[in-house]
Amino acid sequence: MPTPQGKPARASRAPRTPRDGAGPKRATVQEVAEAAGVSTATVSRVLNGNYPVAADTRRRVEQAVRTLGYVVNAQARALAGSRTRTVGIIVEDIIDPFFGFIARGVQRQAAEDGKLCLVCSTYGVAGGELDLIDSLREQRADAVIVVGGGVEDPAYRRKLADRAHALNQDGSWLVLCGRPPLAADVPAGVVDYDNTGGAHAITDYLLGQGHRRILYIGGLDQMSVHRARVAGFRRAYASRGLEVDERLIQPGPFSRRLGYERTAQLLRDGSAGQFAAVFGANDGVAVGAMQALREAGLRIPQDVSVVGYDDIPLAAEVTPALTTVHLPLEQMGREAVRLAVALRGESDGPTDTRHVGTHVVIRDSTAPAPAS
Amino acid sequence: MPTPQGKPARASRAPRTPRDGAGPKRATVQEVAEAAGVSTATVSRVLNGNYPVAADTRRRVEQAVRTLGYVVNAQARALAGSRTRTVGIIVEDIIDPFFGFIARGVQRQAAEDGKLCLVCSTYGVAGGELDLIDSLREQRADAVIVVGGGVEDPAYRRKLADRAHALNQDGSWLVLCGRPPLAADVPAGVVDYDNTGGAHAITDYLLGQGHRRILYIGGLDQMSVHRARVAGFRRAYASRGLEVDERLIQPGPFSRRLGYERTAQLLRDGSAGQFAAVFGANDGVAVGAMQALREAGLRIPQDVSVVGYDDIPLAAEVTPALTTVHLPLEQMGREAVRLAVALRGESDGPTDTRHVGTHVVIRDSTAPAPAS
DNA sequence: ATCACATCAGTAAGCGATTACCGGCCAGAA
DNA sequence: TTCTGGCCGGTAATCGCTTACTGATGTGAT
Repeated sequence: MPTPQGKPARASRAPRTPRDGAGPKRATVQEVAEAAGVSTATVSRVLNGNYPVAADTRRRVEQAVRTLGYVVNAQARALAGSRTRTVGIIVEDIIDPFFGFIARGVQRQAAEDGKLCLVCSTYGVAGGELDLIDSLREQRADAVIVVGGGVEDPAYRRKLADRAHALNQDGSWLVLCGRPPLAADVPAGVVDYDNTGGAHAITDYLLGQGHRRILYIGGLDQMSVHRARVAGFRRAYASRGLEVDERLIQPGPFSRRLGYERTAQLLRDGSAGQFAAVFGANDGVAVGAMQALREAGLRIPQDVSVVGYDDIPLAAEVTPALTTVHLPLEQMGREAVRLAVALRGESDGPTDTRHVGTHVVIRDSTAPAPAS
Repeated sequence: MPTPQGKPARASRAPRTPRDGAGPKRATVQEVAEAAGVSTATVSRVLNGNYPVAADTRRRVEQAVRTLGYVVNAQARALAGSRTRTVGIIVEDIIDPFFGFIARGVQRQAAEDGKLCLVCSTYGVAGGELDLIDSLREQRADAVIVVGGGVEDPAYRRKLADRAHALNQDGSWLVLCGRPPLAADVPAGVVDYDNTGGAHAITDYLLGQGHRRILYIGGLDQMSVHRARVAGFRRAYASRGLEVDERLIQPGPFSRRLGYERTAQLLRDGSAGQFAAVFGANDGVAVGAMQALREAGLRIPQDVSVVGYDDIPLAAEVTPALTTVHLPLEQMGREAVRLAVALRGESDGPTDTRHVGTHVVIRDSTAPAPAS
């Protein structure tokens, strides 16, 4: 009778058979080792090339690998080692060129570093980032890059900071891309550009052209990016001793539609008074505004000048080509990965911030105001 | 002396210390089990909810999980279980809306199924897909979705077929999206649309409008998508008993630039004779052509009608809005994931193909030919 | 000939889950 | 009261790889 007394059973058992339907399982280091007549340690060393192995032995192992069609199991490797060679990136929507280019940069740099990219999208769901970070933490991504936007809500920022600490304890890092730092004591990398400066520069350019009444469209009040751009807009006026007409600041979600509708509406009901130029908070908004202006019979730039922000390809393709602030989006993505890689190893350092440069690109959608 | 004779050492050793710098490691099932006073098996059961656990026990475990801030280790889970809850997708370039929308569909469906998405890009590198599939095989992605294009080279197709078999042996599946099947005996799912039919439909529409000389621009000869579209183009002529002027078929890489330059050139040197309409192999090509036509002083659609293919948002946004063939891109991405999920489990079945419908969307870039 | 070093290989202890089996307990049946 | 199940929970074997230690060998120095 199979009834051991006292301590529970401990005798040998029928071997488990986990894989049921699968055919011939794929080769393991074990099998490669046998085929090459060496130990698994040696196989691993040949595979990773991080330990001296005699040329002849190496050859035998490589031969066995080829013969068996061996492919390493990344999960097992990650479990035994301490990295997954994976980076996670969280964007709002991959279709939006702003996020798309950054994601592309992240991906390219990751590929060059031999890493794979886990791409996640929030589709604008509030707090979506939080859950996605948790998922990426489960996956033990070597780094998690969160792109764009950034809500200013303190409670939310605290939750994000908690995630940053958690990731840091796991030995990986949170990197904010296109978003200001959370706080000085939060372990997170930051790759950002100077929104205030960019908005200031392009606004100043318009003011320099003689325009005084500039309509600013777009950006949600709780977004840090928006706040910074509006701040730059105001500062440009202030530094010339001019006043901003508050009615000309029209927030809203970044979108082409917003640019179109808001412009058309203001043109129609005149509730904000006249305006000689439009500053779209991003290129999409600006293009939408251009369409509304054109439909209203206004010429660009003769009657109204228009500028955007970001410099996505669309800006150069529309007619007239859009004057805008150039952002090195792809470069930022790459930088984010590099920063994450550099940070790895350093445990629990403070926030490390890198700024990328921006500049105004003057095209055909702007012209000097007619002499009054 | 620690010098056992005969057989190599086998006595106890100083415990290894793999994690060097890292601070307090993150909690494991082991620790949760101890905290809750149960076994790891029970913890796992509570976590996965796939085995009955007494309500009280469950509560204790959940409490422990919360207290310790436990997060499951996906790698360990994947190693012990047999799935990674991950799908890989290979596109040419995420910035291209064609790929972008499909990727978005894949991602959304994957997210709904509780999976994460590994996004890889080839950037047009020949054979890039092959290496990427290998990487995804290392990662043991539950499914690998390859999007678009598709080279007709037999040797290449054979290599792809090998990968499909390998993936299938691993217990996962290769799914081709927007590309025809490889061969009947290759275990791969396919989600495709009817290129020939779509091209036929829109060409027929133009012919029905009275246009006879239609310039077809775009598509590389070795791409299956291109071949199918051209086939539809020819068939439309054939079914009306008309002849195609071969000089009007102008292949080239799908791009806005191609549409622009090729059109401008033909307009200039007249080497292909006159044409009354332009069929861009995709919307980008068509938009490029529109620009060239406009710069040549031709009116659209009064002087020349223009049509595209894919129906990316750009098609509806340009002026005049582009008549094109609508492809349910995002839907296709979703379908690809669903197919992969459905396929999983079935071992080594034959190719399973699903077709999605397409239809012509008539906008403002086309008009009847003037009565001659 | 002896010894201190390099060099290269092997042993086996984890990494952190999942899950096949086994068995304790308790209620209702006989 | 003794059995027969149904519920639950524990034990421990794996999954496939990396790597700290230990050992065996060959070499030049002494």
